[in-house]
Amino acid sequence: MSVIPGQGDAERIIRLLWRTDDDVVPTAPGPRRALSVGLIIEAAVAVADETGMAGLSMRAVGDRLGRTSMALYTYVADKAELVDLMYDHVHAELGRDRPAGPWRDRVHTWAADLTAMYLRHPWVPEVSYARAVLGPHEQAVLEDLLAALEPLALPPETLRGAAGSLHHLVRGFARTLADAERLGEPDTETWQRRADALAASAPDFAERFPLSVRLSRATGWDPDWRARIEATMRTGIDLLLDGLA
Amino acid sequence: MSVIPGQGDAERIIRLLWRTDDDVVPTAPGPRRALSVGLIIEAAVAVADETGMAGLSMRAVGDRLGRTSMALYTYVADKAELVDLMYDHVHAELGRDRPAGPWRDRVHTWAADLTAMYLRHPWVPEVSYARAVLGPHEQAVLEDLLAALEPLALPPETLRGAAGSLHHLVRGFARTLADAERLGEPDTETWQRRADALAASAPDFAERFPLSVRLSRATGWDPDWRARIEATMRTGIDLLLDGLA
DNA sequence: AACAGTAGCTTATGGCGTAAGGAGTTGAAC
DNA sequence: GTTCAACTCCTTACGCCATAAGCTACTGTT
Repeated sequence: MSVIPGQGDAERIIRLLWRTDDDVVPTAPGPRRALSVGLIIEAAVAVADETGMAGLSMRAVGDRLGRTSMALYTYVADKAELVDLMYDHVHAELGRDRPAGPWRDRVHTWAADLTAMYLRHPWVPEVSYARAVLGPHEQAVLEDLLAALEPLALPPETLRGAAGSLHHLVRGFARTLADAERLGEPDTETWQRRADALAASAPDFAERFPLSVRLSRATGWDPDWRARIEATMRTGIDLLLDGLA
Repeated sequence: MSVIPGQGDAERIIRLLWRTDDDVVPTAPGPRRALSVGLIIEAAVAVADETGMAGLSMRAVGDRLGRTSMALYTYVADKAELVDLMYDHVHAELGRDRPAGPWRDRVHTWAADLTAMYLRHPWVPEVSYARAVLGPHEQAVLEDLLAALEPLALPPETLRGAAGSLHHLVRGFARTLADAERLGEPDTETWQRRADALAASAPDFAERFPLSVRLSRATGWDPDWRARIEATMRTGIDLLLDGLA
């Protein structure tokens, strides 16, 4: 993982990201193509959804399509390129309708939609988003956020900071949510065993970290960690939006 | 990568994260130990710094210590556990001095220190931070942030949202910075070639994404992308802090 | 009908994490 | 002082992984 596509591939990946159906040129000799970039992307997303990023292998994708792993290399340069394409692909799921209403609600809707997509595809927030250029669907998601913020008529630097920050907030909290879901909610018993282990290893915890302890005590043990994390995210976003108003 | 340590290992990793020097019990039969968990962690961090997460292998760490990869398994259960330990370890680099001064400045200092650490170890922001419990040094970083925010006497839910958000912001922007650094600043020529490729693939870009284009034009082409990204981060943090005041 | 270009296959290479088991070293028990 | 059990570190091996190289069979063009 975390393979960095070289700059030499930049134009190639741009062409693939922004491809249209017309790009398929069937006027070439040779056997008819059994696959397509789109089919491969969809299969790869399905594999990643089911088995996580660790389970995403070229073989697994090929198997799902009834082909060998090497067949994919006709369509895709390497695994890093495939991941780039997958990343853009899932952003197409976000609805592009822009409901009327107060800008704050629209931003929250945008954040909720993005979070929901991240939870449907928990591998997305852990994939690098570094890219020569954005893909069309990522670009659309950014455009929608800018549209929600437009009524505020922010100066460019503020707008850039707000948009980038909102992205990072949603990504970060969504990753926390996805990780929590994957690790599973610890039941009271295992939680207690961990607390004991920590108390044994760090008996002076309360003196060393009084503020952390106070914060932890103030909210107490909440069985519905999912709702808690989502509420924390909403609070964070609202803080940022308060700063804009 | 992205192996999730099972809940069964939770107490083990807690003991390792919060280990003290006394934990080494030399009163056991068998050959004297040539290594230690600490030595292994330091070697692993060095490898990751030099070759990135993709280059971090048990063999590479063993080589650096003059041992085989299998020798590490005496000290560490598996690679995922080692990464957890590495993650906490680098957080020890942050200074724990708490300068007097306005709370806003203190938060910015905290963010700058954390960003600098992330840039010294660019693999850190791409590693999962999901964990049964925080390690001592991560806990200390959180405690320091809470200390900076203490004068505000925020209600718990707000404090939680603010702290989490600030963490995610720094992590997100630091990752952007690290990625940009790794990919390298595209010179004007390659940048132009990419713009051409995009224009060829999406001639209607300006009509489809008017707000993105406007934002991009407003700030123009800045050769010092690093300073730009850092400024964007500061703007984002300030927005959030404005929401607190 | 010949040909050239292509798709997808088999095979091979050099990595990876780590399971299994063996050899040698040591402190403690007698 | 000998025995033993526990321990560290090693070698070997397994089943994965991405992907390079080269092959075969197919097909549009000439």
